[in-house]
Amino acid sequence: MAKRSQQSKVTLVDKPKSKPRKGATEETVYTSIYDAVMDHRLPPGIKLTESAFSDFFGVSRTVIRKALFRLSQQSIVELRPNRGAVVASPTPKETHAVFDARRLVERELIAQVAATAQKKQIEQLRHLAEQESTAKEKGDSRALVRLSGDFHILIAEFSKNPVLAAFLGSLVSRTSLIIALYEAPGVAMCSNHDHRELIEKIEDHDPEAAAVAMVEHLTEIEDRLDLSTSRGSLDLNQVFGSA
Amino acid sequence: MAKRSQQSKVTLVDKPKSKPRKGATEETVYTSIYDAVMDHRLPPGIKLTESAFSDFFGVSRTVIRKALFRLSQQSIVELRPNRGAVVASPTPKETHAVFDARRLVERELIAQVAATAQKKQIEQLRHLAEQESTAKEKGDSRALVRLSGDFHILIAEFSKNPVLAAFLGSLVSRTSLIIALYEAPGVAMCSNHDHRELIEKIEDHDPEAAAVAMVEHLTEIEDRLDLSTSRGSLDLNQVFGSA
DNA sequence: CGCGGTGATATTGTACACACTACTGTTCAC
DNA sequence: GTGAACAGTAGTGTGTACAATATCACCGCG
Repeated sequence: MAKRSQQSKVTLVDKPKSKPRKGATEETVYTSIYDAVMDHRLPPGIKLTESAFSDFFGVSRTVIRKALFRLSQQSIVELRPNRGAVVASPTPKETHAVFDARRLVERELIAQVAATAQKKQIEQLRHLAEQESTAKEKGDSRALVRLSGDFHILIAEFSKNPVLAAFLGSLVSRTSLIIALYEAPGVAMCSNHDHRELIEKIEDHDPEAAAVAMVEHLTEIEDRLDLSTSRGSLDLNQVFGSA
Repeated sequence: MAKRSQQSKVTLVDKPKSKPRKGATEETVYTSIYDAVMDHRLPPGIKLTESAFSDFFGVSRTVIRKALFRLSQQSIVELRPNRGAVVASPTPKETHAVFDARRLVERELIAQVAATAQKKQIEQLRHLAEQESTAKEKGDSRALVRLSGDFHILIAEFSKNPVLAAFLGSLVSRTSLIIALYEAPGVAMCSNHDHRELIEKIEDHDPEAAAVAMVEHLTEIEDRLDLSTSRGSLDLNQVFGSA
């Protein structure tokens, strides 16, 4: 193991001679990989070899497998029997399905929340929106994606339905992966203005308007994606122009 | 299956001296436990000790753990750190959340399917409804629950959204568990007539009517549950009347 | 020159052993 | 007689060794 140059295959993400990060727990491993995927440091399609991670984190393969399995349940990585794990590459089709699902679910959730929201909750949403603004100014696009997702998840948590909220959680993480994959360069993904608008509708206790705004918001994000550039899973037709 | 004594704790479901079922794969274990739970042979709250299953199925605990983990992801079993797995006991609150989620999702799915359904697909639905009738006549309530779930899943598969379909799959399995728990004795759970009605609306290509019928259908099932009898997770207030 | 087969290597799947934690029942002090 | 500390036991968490499987390079044949 140790040094690796450009080889696009496996080996790890950190500096070549790095000491094993001892004391890593399963949660550590999970979030590390999760973050790396969201950050595009582990691009879609890349092989995630268990022993490489095991060496790197200084834990046994058992722990790695557990983390990879959890990630596969979230559709963040794909687990192919006897052939190991790779970072998932959502297809345009899947992407559309995810956004459709989000429109359906979030329309409902935000309407519920708009009907019942309390001052304290609205405060929390505002606080997140603030943080988003800061991240945007700093150009920290990683934090921005994360916070943007958190905003939607927070709304879900305010709803009365933990089942839908959990489902939305998985949709949001898939969306993060999608954005990492298809984000049109130089385009902010979740306009902060939209989120503030959503907060207003919630504050007005106007479920209808909130629902409409949410659907528009999601559609806007989807439209802003550049699905033509299939980074990840290399498509030879794409690499060499197809006739 | 044969005799198994009354002892309410762990130990397995089969006869005491049974030979290990060799050649069991992870899938075997998963579906065996799944079936047993749906059948109420493994009642909610019961402890699922890894070594017991490992002995019984003749595989290592590794395989058992994997199956249990998958089941926990489906909310069929609950995994408590350092304390093992138990069969989940959905609370009335959870139950309502699951049905709310189903109404939201299935309303959408059936509307889509009603708009686009082809003859062949309607055939398949009819075929399932037939099987349901048969199971009902035979009083095979286990098959009935299974088939009834399959009906809803089939509709989901006909929709254009695999993401929602997968989510519905997990909701249906949770519903099966709920029905096993709260089913009012002697009451059929998914009236076959409802399903035939749904097929008609689909055949008429009437998305609105189909959606309405679906929501009513689900509400009917929910209303038919007896949430007061909390079989499973014993509540002492319930056991000795609370003052 | 390409194609299919064969052996070497890398990686995943499974079993097992041991460490650690939670639980049960007992004893001892108050 | 009650409660807390303690020890014994059962059961889970993790590391590791080995078996099964896929991948890759090489070689011979057409």
